[in-house]
Amino acid sequence: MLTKKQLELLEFIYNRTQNDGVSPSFDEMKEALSLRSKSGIHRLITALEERGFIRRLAHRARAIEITKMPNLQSNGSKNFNPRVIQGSRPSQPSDALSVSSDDVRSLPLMGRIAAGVPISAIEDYTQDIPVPNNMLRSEGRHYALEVKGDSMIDAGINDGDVVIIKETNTAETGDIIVALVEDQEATLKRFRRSGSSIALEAANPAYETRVFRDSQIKVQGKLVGLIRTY
Amino acid sequence: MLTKKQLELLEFIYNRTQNDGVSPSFDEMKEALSLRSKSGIHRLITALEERGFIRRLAHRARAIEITKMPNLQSNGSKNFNPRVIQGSRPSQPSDALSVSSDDVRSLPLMGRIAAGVPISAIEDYTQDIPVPNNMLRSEGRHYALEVKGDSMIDAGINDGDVVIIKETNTAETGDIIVALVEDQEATLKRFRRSGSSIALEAANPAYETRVFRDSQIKVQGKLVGLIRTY
DNA sequence: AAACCAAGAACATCAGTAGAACATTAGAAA
DNA sequence: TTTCTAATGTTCTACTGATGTTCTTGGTTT
Repeated sequence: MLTKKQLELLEFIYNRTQNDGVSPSFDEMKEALSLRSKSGIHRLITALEERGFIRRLAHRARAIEITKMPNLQSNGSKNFNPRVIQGSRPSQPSDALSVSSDDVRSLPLMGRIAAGVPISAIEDYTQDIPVPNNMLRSEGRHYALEVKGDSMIDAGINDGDVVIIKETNTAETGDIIVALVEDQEATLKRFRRSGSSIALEAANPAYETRVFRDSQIKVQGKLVGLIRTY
Repeated sequence: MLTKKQLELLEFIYNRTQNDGVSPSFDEMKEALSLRSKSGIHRLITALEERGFIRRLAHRARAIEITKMPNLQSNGSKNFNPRVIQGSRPSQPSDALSVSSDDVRSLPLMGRIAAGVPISAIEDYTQDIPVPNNMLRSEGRHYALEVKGDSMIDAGINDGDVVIIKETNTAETGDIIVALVEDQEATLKRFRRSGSSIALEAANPAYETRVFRDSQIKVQGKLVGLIRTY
């Protein structure tokens, strides 16, 4: 799964974050692997991300998070599990892998969505949010989006709410979906099919229903849950 | 995940809230990090919020709450928990600010609530539901209720939604609360105080605002979260 | 009104990430 | 063995992010 170099880097990042609380910069990683250039690090990081061992905030400094660790049996200090500050959460890697109880799952919060927001918004991972498992469908992948704007307010979806989306590329009339319009903008609307055309209805009289041809719309996911914090 | 400065600030906020019970102001944080300006703090706070480590109430002073902590084992002064400043007000937290280590907690679902529902409803424990920890306040007990009816529909609270309530017996104008009226009925309404009378407003023009004397109303809890499943 | 405080614009500097381009090496495949 | 490809090592460039600072604006508390 991993090459030697990739493993070496992953272990370094792991130890570094454990000791310092902050993940290393590319420069520091470069030093650790005795390289003269950061480009190599860049590629290794990309590979690790692609393989799902780490997650990153794009373009953010030191924004690396280890999501899983390969089995490194060595690791002499197995039971070294300091929890000095009461309440500091257990480290996610190694032992924490199994932490996820049956009741909860972490979903990636992929940014914001609203009427007219460019598609890029839906690829912008910023953080994870815990979601009770009973809000999710048994099959399929899920993700979360923060709602921006009031276009769905009559459906009880307010500005700032977090919506839980199940990935799918089909929808039925009446579903509230994340639609990709013309490969340009992602928007949260109620789906309605009439013949060969698709209507995207807002739940707010101030917004007009927009009608598209079938080919103009790609369904990105379907609303399955909502979380609001006051 | 975090830069040095961000971590440093987070640790400061953490220790400060532990010792004083209140989160520091921007000026105090500025001093702590030896900066000459608060703007830098503002940006760090924004970054911490974006990454999900703290939660803020916009435009409220000292309204910062830590929602999770990275692993920091160092920190020699673990049991350093003095109350140095004389006259600093008693702080209930101390250990209470258990910075949510777990991602989820089970809350009792105490039945249904609506306009006109008898009080018994709120004592009718039916089941537990898992709730993401970041929806809860750090102090206080919480419980959940299923909303029946459409009296709060303009506040985005629909029939069938589950609301998370923090137990409290005080409220401020604008809060949505669970009110016990005349020891008879429990109802979810927006609280408004005017002089010595209390108004309970529905968020639906079809329902009238009801006004009571102070003594007729007991606040049972305050709305802090909402969960909806489609 | 006065004191306090958060939000944020504007500007400057340095740290850090993204990638293109090209060379080299270790294996895997033929 | 020879060939082909993925993994690496290196250099350089471009651009964005992170941070420090000063000031202004507007909200909150007393």
